[in-house]
Amino acid sequence: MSERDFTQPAIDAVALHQVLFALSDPTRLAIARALADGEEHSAGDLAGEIPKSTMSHHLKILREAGVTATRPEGMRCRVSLRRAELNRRFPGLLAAILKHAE
Amino acid sequence: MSERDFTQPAIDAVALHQVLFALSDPTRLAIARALADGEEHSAGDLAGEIPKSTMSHHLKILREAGVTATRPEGMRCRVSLRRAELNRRFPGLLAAILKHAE
DNA sequence: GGTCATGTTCTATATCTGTAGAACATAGCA
DNA sequence: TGCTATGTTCTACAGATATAGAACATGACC
Repeated sequence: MSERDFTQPAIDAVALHQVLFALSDPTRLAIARALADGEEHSAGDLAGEIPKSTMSHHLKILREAGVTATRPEGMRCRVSLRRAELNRRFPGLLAAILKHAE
Repeated sequence: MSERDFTQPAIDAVALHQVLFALSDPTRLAIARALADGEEHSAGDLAGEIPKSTMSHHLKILREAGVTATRPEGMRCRVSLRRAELNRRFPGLLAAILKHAE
């Protein structure tokens, strides 16, 4: 009955250490890097070999840390970086991190 | 007999996610911020209310992540940020983080 | 309705993390 | 040789984390 709920925190409620933690896992860092092209990606596209449940877990952590936004669209969900918002909250941070996530 | 050993990794061996992890804990982020004045601080100065063993643990994680350097000097140890080296490895990263660690 | 595709939630588990007391090590000094 | 100061290592433990299978939910399509 209820729409799928991908609530994400207001950007001003995000703490720096949360963002750093979300990006401190190699898998999640790779996800963020894949999203750095500015496009929306589906969870399935990002997953690759990773099991769906594991992927869902990582996306939840990224979302709750304010790093990504998830938007339901039909069967799939569209994940994107909250780049502009994060840059307003922590200017230069995301760019500095993504620049070095080879 | 053996000198106290505070081995720290070569800067080129440091991975981005390790640095982010080291700084993803509020206590360690506060330590890094305290070191941001460029001075050497003793572990005791940085500790404040924190028990010595806890402090030693956090300093070890920061050191092994390449974020700090520890130098024994007499009874105490001098801890400092590896700012220049980190900036060479990950240009702009540390500055962007420290800028927002209020 | 039935079926398939895409994800989420539930559950379990092995490992990691933060915390901190206790014991030990090192350095300076009387 | 004590004695004190400064940290590290040992040990324990509660809670968090990464992983992933299984069940469930949702949406599209026949």
